Amino acid sequence: MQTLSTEDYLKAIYHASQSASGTVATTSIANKIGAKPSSVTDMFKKLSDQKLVKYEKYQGVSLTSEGVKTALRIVRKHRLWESFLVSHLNFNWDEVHQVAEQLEHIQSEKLTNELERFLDYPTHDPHGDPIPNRALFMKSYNKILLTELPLNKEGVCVGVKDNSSDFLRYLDRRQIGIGTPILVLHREDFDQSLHIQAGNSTLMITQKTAENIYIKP
Amino acid sequence: MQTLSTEDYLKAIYHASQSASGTVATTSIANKIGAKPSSVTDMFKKLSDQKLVKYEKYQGVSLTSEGVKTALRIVRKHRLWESFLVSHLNFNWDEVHQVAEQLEHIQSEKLTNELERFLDYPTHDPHGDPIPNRALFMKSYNKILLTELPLNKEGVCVGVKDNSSDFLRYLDRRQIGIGTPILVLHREDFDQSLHIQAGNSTLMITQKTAENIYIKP
DNA sequence: TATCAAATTTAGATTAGCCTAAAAAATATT
DNA sequence: AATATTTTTTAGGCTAATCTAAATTTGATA
Ligand SMILES: [Mn+2]
Ligand SMILES: [Mn+2]
Ligand SMILES: [Mn+2]
Ligand SMILES: [Mn+2]
Repeated sequence: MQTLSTEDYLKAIYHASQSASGTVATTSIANKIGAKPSSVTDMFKKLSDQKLVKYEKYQGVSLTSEGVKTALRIVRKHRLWESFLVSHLNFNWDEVHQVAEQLEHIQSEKLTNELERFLDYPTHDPHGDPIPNRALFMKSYNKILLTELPLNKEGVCVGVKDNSSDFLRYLDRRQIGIGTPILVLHREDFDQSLHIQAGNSTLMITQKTAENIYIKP
Repeated sequence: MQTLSTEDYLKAIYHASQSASGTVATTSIANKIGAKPSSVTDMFKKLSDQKLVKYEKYQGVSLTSEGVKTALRIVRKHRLWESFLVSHLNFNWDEVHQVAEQLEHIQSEKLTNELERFLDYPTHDPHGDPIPNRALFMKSYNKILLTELPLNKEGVCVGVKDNSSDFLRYLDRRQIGIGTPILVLHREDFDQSLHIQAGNSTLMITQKTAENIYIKP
């Protein structure tokens, strides 16, 4: 049985090892968790004692298969709760993360599985991230960044890379959301900004915005 | 902002002061919480520093009005979650307490209020206990114990005093639940056992059972 | 390759929440 | 009223999770 804190560490390590390959560095977890590197080192040792991570001094950590399972169980709960908050409790997609950060630690398999059934087995959360099923398996469609979508090729927004409130509310104002059809009309060579058609409206977005939007071509 | 532990203490003190009047003793909280009296003393001091209880050495504690409010906020969440688990997630009334014990600590006013709306403003939880509304006000109907119901007077089961799984499952087997109409056919002078009509069936129950069932006459 | 800067770990401390054992106060019993 | 019992508090300790400051190691740079 994990504590709330160890669960957050495992999840952070899991996410970090998704983006960067190889081992995960102390500092990167310190930044994610909001703790000092020395605290992270302490926790790495504890997780290593519990055989949830492989840890070698000065060499970072990687999750063991048991560690991955534990992390995925948290991710599963996090994303199911986020889905519930949006679909039934009138939360906007930029408000759910903080609450799900707490709900993900509730320990009851029955609760998780019944919630999944109640939501009718959703495969993706409100941000387009895949939800691990009961067997902790998740399949995400192959998606590209909007920066990589060729000119005049139809695509659909299926996710976001940046989950910050600021970015999500910005997309709300631009009327871009999961499911919005996107077409790149023009790519400006000078600054890589894009003229796109999003749904019905035509608008300009910066490169920074484009590289935080996932597209299914 | 309270910790999980202080919230559980405040709730325990609140419940204890409902039954017994006056101040609440160290030992009674120790038993409810499952901690040693010395730990309870420590916590009483902390709560007193935060002005959530009035505490005098050797004299027990009583909640301040701020303490009552905090306790009621937890009770509100606890009972709303219990209601949700039973009404939408296929939990039986004997399974909800443990999970609600965790869910009651989730901090999000919006979550609580939206949950209440989603459940359509329930007034009572699955055990018949009243749910404080947003203003922390709750009204319970006047109810009596089944032991006090006069012979041949129609009553309805509106709650239980003992919330243990054992008792609740026993009632399930006897087909007694919230809303079941009850009629006392005979009271045995020897041991105060009752012959009752519960719904369609006639059955015998002990005094101990009867004094854990609330009836609206 | 020697040196320096950055990353990481160690050492030592703090806080919350718990414990046991012993002391003190309150209450019950002779 | 004196004594015995029960309740409560104090004293001192432990663990998890954090911190700061001081080593130590790594790896980049000259
Ligand atoms: Mn979390
Ligand atoms: Mn998400
Ligand atoms: Mn609780
Ligand atoms: Mn209840």
